[in-house]
Formats: sequence, structure tokens, C-alpha cells
Amino acid sequence: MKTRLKDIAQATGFSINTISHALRDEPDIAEDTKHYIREVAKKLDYIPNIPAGSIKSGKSRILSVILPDIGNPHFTIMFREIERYFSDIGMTPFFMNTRERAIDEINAVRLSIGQNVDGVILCPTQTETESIRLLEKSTIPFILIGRRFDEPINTDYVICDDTEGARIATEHLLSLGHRKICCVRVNEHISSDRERFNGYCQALSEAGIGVEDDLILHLTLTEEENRDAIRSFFASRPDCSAVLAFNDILAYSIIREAIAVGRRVPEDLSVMGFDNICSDYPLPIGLSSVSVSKKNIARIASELLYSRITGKEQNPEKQHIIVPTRLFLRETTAPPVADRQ
Amino acid sequence: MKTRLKDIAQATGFSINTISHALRDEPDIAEDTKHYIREVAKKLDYIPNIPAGSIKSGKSRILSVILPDIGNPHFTIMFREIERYFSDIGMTPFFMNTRERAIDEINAVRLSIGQNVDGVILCPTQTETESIRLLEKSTIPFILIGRRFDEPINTDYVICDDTEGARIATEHLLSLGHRKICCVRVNEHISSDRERFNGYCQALSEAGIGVEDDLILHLTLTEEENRDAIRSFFASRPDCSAVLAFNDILAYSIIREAIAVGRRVPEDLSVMGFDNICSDYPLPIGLSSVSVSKKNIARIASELLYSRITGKEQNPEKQHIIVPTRLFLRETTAPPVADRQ
DNA sequence: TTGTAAGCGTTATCAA
DNA sequence: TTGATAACGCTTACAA
Repeated sequence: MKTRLKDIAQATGFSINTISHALRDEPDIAEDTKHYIREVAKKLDYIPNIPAGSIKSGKSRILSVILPDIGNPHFTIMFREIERYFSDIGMTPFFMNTRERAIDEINAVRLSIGQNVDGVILCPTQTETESIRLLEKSTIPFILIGRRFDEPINTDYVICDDTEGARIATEHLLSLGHRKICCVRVNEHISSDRERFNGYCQALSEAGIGVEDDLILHLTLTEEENRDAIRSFFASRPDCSAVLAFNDILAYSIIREAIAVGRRVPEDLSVMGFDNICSDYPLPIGLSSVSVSKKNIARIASELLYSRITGKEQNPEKQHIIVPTRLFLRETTAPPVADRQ
Repeated sequence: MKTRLKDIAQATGFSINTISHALRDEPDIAEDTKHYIREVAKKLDYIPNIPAGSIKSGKSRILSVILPDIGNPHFTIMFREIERYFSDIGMTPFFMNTRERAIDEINAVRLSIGQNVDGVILCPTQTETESIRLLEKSTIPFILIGRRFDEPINTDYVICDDTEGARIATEHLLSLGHRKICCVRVNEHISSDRERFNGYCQALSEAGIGVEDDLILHLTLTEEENRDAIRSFFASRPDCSAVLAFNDILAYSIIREAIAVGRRVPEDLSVMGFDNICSDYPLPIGLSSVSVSKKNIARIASELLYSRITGKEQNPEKQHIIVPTRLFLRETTAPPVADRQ
């Protein structure tokens, strides 16, 4: 059975209070006493009952990290970094998936609040704002990561420079000679989707090229199959020679379908991703991609959250942090074959 | 600020007890009263304080899922399935990484016990048994997943048929005509590593072929780089024409290095994985692999854990469940080129 | 330096 | 059908 402070008190003859203080290394207990108590506690395999402590102290030393899909390496890498940061300071982040569903997000937020977490890192689905309202009402510090809301919602956030990332990626495709460039979009509620699309439009417009509606390919972020949408896009726009994908997972989906229908990458189709997950996974085809410093974003968000939790961040102004992006060119982008039909 | 039962009591004029019962839909409160209380609770955004309840009831409705590395799709897929199963019944699994480190595993277990979780799903690092001892002492139900201990440690577990999986994979490589087959190992403490190796040995022995020590390639599961080890293996055994990798991630690492040193896959080198992550990720090169029904393992483990938690599983006998494996052949395996040097 | 007592927000017990 | 009261295991005054 679980050992309680009471058991240690009985075993040592000290009061529960003394045990509690000794195990938390407070200065008001004699060193000898502390040593003795710690020894007995260890022998009895004492493990502090955190919920019991937290209802009084209000501190649980746990955090929740609410992300759309841990199956996406983009979020996996961020979570690992967050975990590393907080476990070093004795706090435990735990993770929940929203699967890009509003209801799952609200549940995750409610559960986090209900668990008395010390802080929340959230990548919102952006199809509702109830979760933000609940967090604000709870007074639990929270940071948005990867996505941001427009006015009037004002929160701390850490994102990457989506607009600029998409702009330089599109610019690069243009500089290779591509003119019919597909842009993959996923969900117009999501800020990164809108901003990447804006970057794409900017680059085209700077090159004097108009945005064609049917070069916009709408795919889904979640587990549903994108194959049919991709294939019918290929069929409808055979003249398209390059794709800017919303993320690397979708880029690889496109590469797979392209190969399946007999198009070579990059000879027949250049594909540009967004995320640079190749830097962390041994993928057999190196994907040209926009690198978004996932670890930086995660670390900055962790630091900011921690400073909010400890109250060190006195600045009541919400922090809006935009991490720069850069281009990584690998094997999936090349000039278009000039004499294609 | 957070709403408490007390606040609802004040707002409605009922006692805290009545509020508590009403919100948990106990039968001893009048329907009208329940309706009214629920309405007020909703208006006040009441979110139950789970830790407070759990110190009395002992039930937290949270579980912990302790896995080596969420970055590995093998575990990601399992976690998603576990999450799906439990969120449907109103329980919340949260996830922690061990990074294959004993100390992280023990900490995760201690934290889980300290958080009063209702159950634990653990894929152990197997470099220590302290975590098992702590779990047993805590009396919290737990299930091992993917790995098992030898006697005298006896726990519930759900694994795949590692021996048979590796045997049929090796058999297939043999049937293609390969004779110099590399087996990738990771850590002899890990049961799946030992059992897959046994399967490999069995298949070779049935074919009358001896196991050669220097066809065993030792790689690492965690983030460290395997490149040098792979390249020096290629250099030392250029006659090796096929590889059975411990898992798909390592298989892809090998493919990447093979391509990098100018060997074609599968023409110059057949590569067989273990996990079949291609079924869930749009990877550009289809990997031949042993399919291990990750979702089945996760679901079976979840069901068993839940039955242990509710006490429905009366059988005090520990359950040892072995899920069958099967072969998925894709693009990375082929007969050896006969006239290679 | 240590102990006593109150209280955190719930749930459980028992009385009304 | 509802309410008072005691617990749960801990932390935090405050007292000794």
C-alpha cells in the first residue's frame, strides 16, 4: 500500500508537520532530523500525494500540452522539447490530442483546469474560442503555440513567421522557373494556413503572377485520406509543375501520389514542404522544406510559460513572439522540364 | 476565478452536498433540483476539481501511459488508440517519455503514483525493475505493453509475437535467395530485441545457415546518430545483401545510408523493417515490414487495464497476451543480384 | 526546532 | 429529498 506522511510520522515518532517540512527541505528542521526522516521515507518508498498537496497549495507541478496530433512529427518534436525543459525543473508536462476537433480541445482544456495544472501550452484548433475563454477565466497561465488569434482575442503566443516562410519558399520555386505553382491549404480558420497562403500570394504578386483558384488544393490535416483529392488535382491541372504544401506530411502524401501516377519528383513535379521534419527523421527522400525551428518555438514557449507561472514575467503585456524561418533545399525541388507538354 | 461547489451552493441556496450529488447525477436528488443546479453550474463555468475529489474517493479518472519515445510512430499509433479508447469512457490518459532511460522511467512511475492515477500502461526500458516494484507496491493496476519480463517478475502484458515475426521475415529473405542477412539489434535487456533475434536465429538454423557474429549490427534506439555504425557495417560486410531491422525507423536509417553510399534498395540491398508504420504514414518508399497490429495491442491493453481498474477482471491470474504478426511486402525487398561481387 | 490546529475542495456517512 | 459533519492527505499558519 501507499505510504503516507502519517506512516512516516508513526515510524519516526515525529509529527506529520515535521515530516512534511523535512521532506520538502524547509530550513526550520534540524539537519539530523531531516537525514533520519528522509532515510525512513526512502525505506518506506514514500511518494508524495500531489493532488492532496495541490488542493491546499494550489500548485500541482504538472502542465498540460494540448496539441492537434502527436502523430505529426512537427508536434512530436515540440512536445519532446517542452518535456525536456520542464522535467529539468521538476515539472511534468502531459500531453493531449485534439485531433483538430473543437470538442476535444474544450474537453482537454476543461480537464486541464480540473486537474489544477500550473500552466497550459495550447495549439488551438481555432474553430471555437470557448477554450480560450475558459482558460482566461481560470487564471491559469497559458501560451498559444504555432497559431494565433486575431483581435479582440489577445494572448501570449509563439509562432513561426508563416507568411515569410511561405513567401521565400514560393519565391524559390519561382526562381527555378515554375509558374504554375499549387498551394496546399487545410483550414481557413487556422492562422498558419491563412498566413502561409498570404505569403504565397505575396510572392506571386511580386512576380506579377495572378493567383489561380484552381491551383489551390484543399486537403485535410487529420487522418482522413487525401488521396482522391490529390489525384483529381493532378488530373485537373497537369500543367502544374510545383507544389507548396502546408506541411511536410502533406508534401510526402503528394510525393507518394505523384509517384503512384507515374510522375517523377522533382523532374516532373517539384514539391516544397513546411516543417523540415527531415532534420529529425531518417526519411528516404530528402524534402525541400521551410525550416521552422520547432525546438526554438517550444523552448521559447516553455520559458515564457514558466516565467508566467512563477510570476517572474512581470510584464502584463501579452507577448507575441514570431520565430524566423529559413529554407532548406534538398532533393524534391528542381527547375521545371522546359519541353513538357 | 475558478467556480467551486461552494459558489454554486451560495448561488442556488442548496448545500454543497446537494450540489455535489446533483452534478454527479446521483439518484437521491429531485430531477427539478438537478436541472436547476446543472444550469447554474453551467452558467458559472463550473469545472470539477479532480484532485480534491480524488483524495477522498481515490479515483482520479486519469491514467498514465509511459512509453520510450513518442517520436517513434510505433508508440504514437498506440498512444492514439489508447487515448481513443479511454476518452470514450471519460478517462484521460496522459503520456510520458522515458527516452529509454531507467531514471526517467522510475520518475515517470513515481509521478504517476504520486498523481493518484487509476492505472498505468508501461513499455519498460527493462534496464531496471524498480519501477515494477513501485507499481506493485502501489496496488495501482498496470499493464506492460510491447515488452515483457522473465520470471520471477509476473505482470499482465500485451506484446506481439516478436519471435514469429522475425522468423517469417527472415524466412522470406532466405526464400528470396539471400544468405548473408544482417540482423539489427538494439539492446539485449529488451525482450522484443531478444525475441526478434531468436526468430532470426531460428529461421537461419532451419535453413541450415549459421549465425555470424559480425552480421549482427548493434544500433541505438534513442536520438544518437547511427550513421557511423551503419556505414562501417557496410564497409566491413559488403557481401551482406539483406537486412532485418529491429524497427522501421532503423530500417529507414539504413536505407538512407545505403543510398548515400551508392547502394540501391532493393537491387543491392534488401531491407525488411518491423512495425509497418507505412500503414499510417505517407512514406515515399514503401518498406517491407512485419506488421504488428499496434492498434490491436493498444486496444487489448486498454481493455485489460480498464477491467483491472473496475475490478471486472476477476481473474487474479496475470494475463499474458501475444498478438500475431504478419508480413507486408512492399518495395524494399527483392532477390539478390546474382552476379554481384 | 518541533508540534498543534485549521483548512484546501471534494466525497462519504449519517441524520433530519 | 436534503443537510450537517467528518473525513481524505497534505500545507500553512501559529504556538510551544
